[in-house]
Formats: sequence, C-alpha cells, structure tokens
Amino acid sequence: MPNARSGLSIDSDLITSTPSGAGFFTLHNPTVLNSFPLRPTTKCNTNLFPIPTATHTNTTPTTSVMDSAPTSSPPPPTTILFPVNRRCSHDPDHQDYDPLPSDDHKRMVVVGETVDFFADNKNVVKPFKTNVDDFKDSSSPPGLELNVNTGLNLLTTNTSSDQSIVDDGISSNTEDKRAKNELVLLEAELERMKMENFRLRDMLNQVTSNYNTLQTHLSTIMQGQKTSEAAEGQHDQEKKHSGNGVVPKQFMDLGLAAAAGAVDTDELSQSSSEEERSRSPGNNAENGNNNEESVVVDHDKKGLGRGIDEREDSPDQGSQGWAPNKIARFNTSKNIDQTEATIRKARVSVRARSEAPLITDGCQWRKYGQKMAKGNPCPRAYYRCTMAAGCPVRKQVQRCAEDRTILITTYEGNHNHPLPPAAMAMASTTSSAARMLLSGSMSSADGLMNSNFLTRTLLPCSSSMATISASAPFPTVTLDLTQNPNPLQIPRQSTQFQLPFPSLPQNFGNAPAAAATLLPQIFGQALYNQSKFSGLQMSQDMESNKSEQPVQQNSLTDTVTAATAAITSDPNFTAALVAAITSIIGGSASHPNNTPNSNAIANLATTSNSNGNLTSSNSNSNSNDNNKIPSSSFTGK
DNA sequence: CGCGTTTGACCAGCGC
DNA sequence: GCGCTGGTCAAACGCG
Repeated sequence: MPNARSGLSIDSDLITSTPSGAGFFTLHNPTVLNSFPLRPTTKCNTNLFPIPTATHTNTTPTTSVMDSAPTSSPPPPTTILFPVNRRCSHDPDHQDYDPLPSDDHKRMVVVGETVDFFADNKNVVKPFKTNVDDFKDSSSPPGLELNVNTGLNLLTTNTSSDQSIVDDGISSNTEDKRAKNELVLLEAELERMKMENFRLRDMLNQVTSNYNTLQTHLSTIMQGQKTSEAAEGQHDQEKKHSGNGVVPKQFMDLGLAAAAGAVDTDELSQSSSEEERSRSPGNNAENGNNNEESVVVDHDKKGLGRGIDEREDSPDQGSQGWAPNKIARFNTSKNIDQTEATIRKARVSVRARSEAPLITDGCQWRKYGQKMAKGNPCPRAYYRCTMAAGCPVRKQVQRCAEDRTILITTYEGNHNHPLPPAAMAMASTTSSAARMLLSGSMSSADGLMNSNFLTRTLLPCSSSMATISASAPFPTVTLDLTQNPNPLQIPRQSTQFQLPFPSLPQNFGNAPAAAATLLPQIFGQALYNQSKFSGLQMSQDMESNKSEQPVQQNSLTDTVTAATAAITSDPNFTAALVAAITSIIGGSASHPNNTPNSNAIANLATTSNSNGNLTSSNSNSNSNDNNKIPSSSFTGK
C-alpha cells in the first residue's frame, strides 16, 4: 500500500514538508493569500449583535459579572449579565462579593437593572425622555410606567445612602434630574442598539432563508439535470444500437453529471446503462470508429475496474483479498467513480519557466512511471497524488522540447481529500477547468458557445497567458506562464480563449517557480468562477424552460456575472495580483533566508523530491525500448 | 527497514 | 492484424 503513510496526516505533512517524495508545501505566504482578491472568505461574525461598549465598560468589573459567571471565563457580556434579579431580590449572599465603592455600585446597578428590564420590555420605550415629569405621567402605558417606576425606585433606593451628603432639595433635584437624564439617554441608546440588533437579525434570517431557498433551487436543478441525463443516456444508447452514436452527447451526459457533482441513487439507472455499454465489448466494437465514445468507455473501464479502485486495493496484486467485494464496491462507488472518471478527462496543463524539476503545487506526489513521449526528447514523468489513499489525481511533468527551461505540468482529476491552502490553488484549477470544460460541452455540443461566452463575459482583455482547449481527446486548459505561448499548443486548439494577466510575465523571469506556483491559484479561482458562472448560466437556461423562479435565478446569475466581470476586468485585480507576486519575488530577493516569503521562494526555486529525479537522476528509464533516450535529456537546459 | 524512485514489462487504444 | 504510443504496474533498487 504505497499511499498508506502519506495519507495519514495532512497537517503534519503540511508543516514538515517531508524532504523526500516531493513534499513541498511552500506557499504559506499570508501576504499573497490575503491579497488575493478572489479568495473566498467565509467569516462567521459571532459578534453580530454587539452590546454597547460604553455600558459594558462601566460594568465589567462589578460583582454582577463575577456573580454571573464566577468560575468560567465570562461570555461576551450582555445585559443578561447584570444581576438585576439578584439585586432586586437583595440576595444577601451576593452582597459580600461586591468590591465596588457604593457610589460606583449604585450607578452600575441602576444601569444594569434598567438594561435588563428593558430587555423584557422592548416595545415600550420613549427613547429621549429627559424630563422627570414624563416618567411620572400617569397617562403613560403600563409598560412604560413600569419602566419609569423601576428606574426611579432604583435610583431612589440606591441613592438613599447619599442622602446625608446631598440633602438640600434643589441641588438634590438637579443631580437627580441629571442622573435620570443620563439614565434615560443610556436607555435610549440601548434600545436603539437593540432595535439595530433586531434589524440585523432580520437581515441574517433573510439571508439565511435566501440561501436555503437557493440551495433547494439548485438541488431541484440538479435533479432535473439528472433526469434529463437519464433520458439522454437512454436515447444515446438507442442511437448507438442503431449504429448512429452521438459522440458529443455522450460526452455531454457525463459532463453534466460531473459538473453537477451529483451522486445520487437516481443515477443508478443511468449509470448502469452506461456501465452496460462500457462492459459490452460488442457495443464498443460496433462503434470502433468512434474515438470519443471509445475514450469515454475505456476510461470508465480503466477508472472503475482497474484504475482507481485497483489502485486503492490492488486486486490484481492478490494480497488484499479484494476480489470478493469487487462487485459490491463497484456498484456502490461507480457513481462517484464515473463522475470522477469524467472529471479526470479534463486536464490542466501549466507551462512555466522553471529550473526546478517540479512546480510547487502544495500536494504530495509519488512518481510511478516515466516514459518517452513521441516528439519530445525529454521523458515524461508520471506522478500520482499521495496525500490520501486512492486519490485519483495524476500529473505529468515534461520539459518542453523547444525550450527545456519550460516545464509542462499536466494535472488530471480531482482530489478526494482535504487540501492545504497551497494545494487548493491547483486543485481548484483542475476541478474548475474540468467542470468548466465539461459544462461548456453541455451548453453546446462543440463547446464553442461556452468558451466564447466566457471570453466575452469574463475575459475582456487579451493576452496569451492561458488557453483552453475543448478539443478531443481531452479538454485541456493550458496555462502558459512563460509569456511566450507555445507555438505547438495553439494550432491544436479548436477553441481557445485567454485569461488576462498582462502585467505578470515580466515578473516571472525573476522567480519563475514562484509564479508557477502562484498563478495556478489565480487561474484556479478564475476558472472556478467561470465554472460557477457557466454552471449558473446553464442552470438558468434549463430553468427558463421550467419557468421556475426565474427572478431569483436571474438575480443570482446577474450577481455572479457582475461579480466575476468586475473582478476579472477590474485593473485592481491585476494590480493586486502583481503586488502579491512582487511581494513574493521581492521578499525573496531581499530576504533570502528568513522571511516566510523567502522560504517559499527557496522552496519554490529548489523544489524537488528528495531525489530530484527529473533533473539529476537521469530519468532515462523508459519502458518502451523504441523510446529510449540519453539520460541527460531531462535535465532542463 | 521503510519508503520513494527507477525501470522493464505489460496493457489498451488507435491508426494504418 | 499489427505496430506505435500512452499509461500503468510492480519488482528491484537506493537512500536515509
């Protein structure tokens, strides 16, 4: 079980970054992460309804807080903490705990009692009463009268000890009035805060309600998609049996399932039908001229029967005794695997100028093979993710034939485990690319509409930073971080569009590996947004047929549209991006050893597995005899 | 000794 | 059907 160890503890791996086995979690740069404008931040503001600090500050050290929570750390102080009841009940036990001078205490208690009392009488406040006579107004509502009386009684009671000091009538009255005014103001302020809290609470409830509604709506959409998938799958099967397979449709169906990420029992019928096809050599043979179909079916076979599950449990290796459970596991996991297999078809290729044998992407990889690829004297190395057992993610690393300083890393698949922040970038890139491309295939048979649509909507600028190919056999997103687009890549692409980061390339020369590490984060988010957007667009299209909550859907789509368009077209985004990268690069240059940035850069620049196999260990291994090459072919320059 | 890499072999798809 | 090619496997090997 080669993955057993590496899958144990992500955290420890993250921190310690094992020197061997390509453990290189290096992008722990808070500056970059924080300055990255698209990084989603989910804050849970627990202080949504704060209590006025003024009142609170005055009362914090009183016995009321201590009495309320004598042993444990006090919770965020609220009006509840004020011991109104205790004081009112004159509990003698708590008198002893009062450390305050009597005067201070009086004031505390007055405020506290009033506050607490108002908590139970929210709707009876006249916030700005300043005249004592108003409190004595007999026409006041009962609640208010209660308030007034309470305040007065408390004040009277608690100031009784001061009678000896303030004995004369006029000054006493003046002081009284002033105190009452103060009290009333405080009450009014408190009430205002309460009302504000109520409003905020309402807003929160509304937001939550909207969120739940949208979630339900999304589920409904997914359900509808799955239903249509099943129908389409059956339709395709019929067509295939009649010798008229519809290749894009087949791809679309799987892509839809993949994009939806839905794994439900509802898919069982469809999955089984597809599985029948994939397991039926007759059908495959009949459609042998259909390359796309073959790819899909074969991939299913490999991913399900051999590729993924076998990697987890190695049924052919005999020692695990997996075979008896094979059918059961096949059935239970086939939906997931099918989705996964489809996602795996989409690839993200990152071209970066780097002397390092690998670009740092935050994941742990284990090399499992190396081969010579046709047309490239440099061998291609195959890696699989070892952060979790059975993670289906693979990557291929190969130097560009034309310019061996360019490292081409191709990612495939979705991680099935939590990822560190540094790895989230590439993971989101790959998964988003897969979803985007597959959803693009869904939106139109050739994927052109989606690409063009996204180009218009999200990518108003133009550069040669990234290209997306929806062409067969695998839809591929190529992120070119080398500023010079690969001349070999572009002609192959049937459709392409570019992501706008015009200011970045000049920085890459200074720290290509850093750029190669950071950029996937950016692209990943961009692609993620595009994916979401395209998905929403698709959902909207589907929903428009159903006429179900069109306003809400439009609203959501518009919101996303506006947000993504603003983000991607906003020059501030590019500026922030440049600043982030510059901070890394600059930090590296000026602080070679100490700063986190420099650590990141150091790791980025020297990143490799312990063996540095791509550069130094010859990598002339080559299973195909007709592809053998000199051992120095993979050493970059 | 454990773990990761190396590397020859194997398998399957695809084109001719 | 055959050969080419890409992808993967797994025993051997090396390193710490």
